[in-house]
This record gives sequence, structure tokens and C-alpha cells, in this order.
Amino acid sequence: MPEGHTIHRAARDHERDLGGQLLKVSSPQGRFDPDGLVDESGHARLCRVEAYGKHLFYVFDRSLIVHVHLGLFGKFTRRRSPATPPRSTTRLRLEGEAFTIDLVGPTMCDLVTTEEMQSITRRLGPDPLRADADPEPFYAHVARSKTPIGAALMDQSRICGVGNVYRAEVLHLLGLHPDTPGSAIPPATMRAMWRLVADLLRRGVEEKRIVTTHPAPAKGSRRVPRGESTHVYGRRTCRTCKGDVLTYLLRARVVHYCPACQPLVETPPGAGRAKPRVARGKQGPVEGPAATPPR
DNA sequence: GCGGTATGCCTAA
DNA sequence: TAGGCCTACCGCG
Repeated sequence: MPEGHTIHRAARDHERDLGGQLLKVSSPQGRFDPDGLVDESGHARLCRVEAYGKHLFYVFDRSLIVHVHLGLFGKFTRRRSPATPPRSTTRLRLEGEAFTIDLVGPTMCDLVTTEEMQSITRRLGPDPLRADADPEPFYAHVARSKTPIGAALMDQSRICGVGNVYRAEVLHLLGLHPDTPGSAIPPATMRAMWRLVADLLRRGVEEKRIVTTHPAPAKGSRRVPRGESTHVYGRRTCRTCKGDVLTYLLRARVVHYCPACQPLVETPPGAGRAKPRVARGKQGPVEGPAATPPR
């Protein structure tokens, strides 16, 4: 589930499991070339792992950096060392003393320099999960832009780490229609949006999944069941009002929203937007008969 | 076995 | 805006 929370959690876990160690680095699939990173025996020492939005940076000795972006399909798996043989699609394998991390399906997995890493992070907006994040440029951009807030939230150069699920959930929690022009949103709402994104992402890092309903469970208590972890994303009906969840294409991504909870207050200019349709979400109503199966 | 789908993003036009 | 790309999984025939 690669939104920002997945990346920050991976950075934390991988640094804990592999940091400071001499790792055997390989690419069973052959599409990543570790030459230039590893010594004659195929090893390199990992210093730290840094997350920035949806980007991961594995900083090795000699300032050599492996840049990973999971895209839509990328996944990590973690096994005890010595691990079973990797699957043929494994782009990157990092073998440490106790754990082996495999990476499959990333959009990006490349060796970069410090300068290249900086050029990547310079293109990104503030990341609410980073202590050094300054939301002011995000506020300023939104305040003077007619861009729909649903598009601005997904624009990684304005705020990074938010993906399609968090977008839908944050807008629902704030009662904002995705087409609301940024300039129509009060500053106090924008500040609340930043705090909400940060809180939800932080919770996602801790729970390793996206949960925007229920308060965080106490240790040992029951997990929030599948199908109750979101208000509108992936649902047919709104968890709050039980009305239909609608979807439409906004900047080539399907956005989920509840027209009752998220009315469009201010009509944007040029009302030629895509006609919303009823969502085909996996989850039915919270109460009532068993959830309708997909499709 | 095939097609559709998914939490992303880049490029060409 | 459309198309391409990365992979796994599921329903269907």
C-alpha cells in the first residue's frame, strides 16, 4: 500500500534491520546494477535509510545512494537470513546478518549521487511526516490557486506522501468536495488539513495500514476490521451517512467522495467536469447483510 | 489462460 | 489527456 506511510515505515524498519551492516546487494532480476556500489565480494555498508514523501533513499558508504520509488506495484518482503531463494522478479535483494529485504515491482530503483538525491527532494513539497516540514508554501499555493483541492493534495510538488486513499479520506473528514477550488478554502481549514494528513500518515506508519476511522486501538485490542478502515475510499456507501459513494476521474485518477457529506459549496468555473458515477467499492453498508463481493 | 484492476508517475502530443 | 511501465491477484470462460 505505497502511500507516504508505507515508505516511512520501510525506512524505519530497514534502518533498524540493516543499518550499519555490510550487506550483500544483488538484483536477481538483473534490472538493477549493483556495480559501482559493492566491493569485489558484492557487499556494501548501509549507513542510513531516509524517506521523503513516496521516495526512499538507502545511503551507503562513499555517499552512494540507492533511490527507490515503489510506484503502484512495488513491494518489500522481509525474511530471516539466510533467506529462501528470491523470486525471479526480485529487483533488489539486501542481505543483512539477521534479515533479508527483497524489493519487487518498483517504478524506480537506481544508484544516485548526493546531488541527484537533492535534486529529487527539491522537486517535492513538504512532507508532513518529516520534522523539517514547513507547510507554508503549500498553504500559499492553495490559497492563490483555482486548482481543485482534490488535485492539489495529490500533487507531490505541493505536499508529498498523500495518495489516492488519504486524499479521499482527508477531504471526507473535512467535508470538502474534491472539486473545491483551493482559493475557496479558509486558512483555518487548510491548517486543519495539514494536521489531519500528518496525524493519519503517522497512524499509518504505526499500524502499517491506512485507518481513518476509529481512534487508534489500545495495545492488544481488536484490529479495525477490513471494510471499516475508511469512510469513502473503496466503499460503495459512505460510512458516515450510508448514502452512495460517487467516483469520477480527476487528473486521470479516480476520486471517491460522498456528495451528501461533501457538497460542492462553490461552483468552479467551467462546470464541464466528468459526470460522477456510483462507486464499485468492495465494502457495502456497515450494518446489514454481508458485504457485497467485488464487482 | 486472459483481462481487468490497483494505494503512482513519467512522457509525448 | 492518453499511453506506457512496474507486478500480483482475482474472476471468468
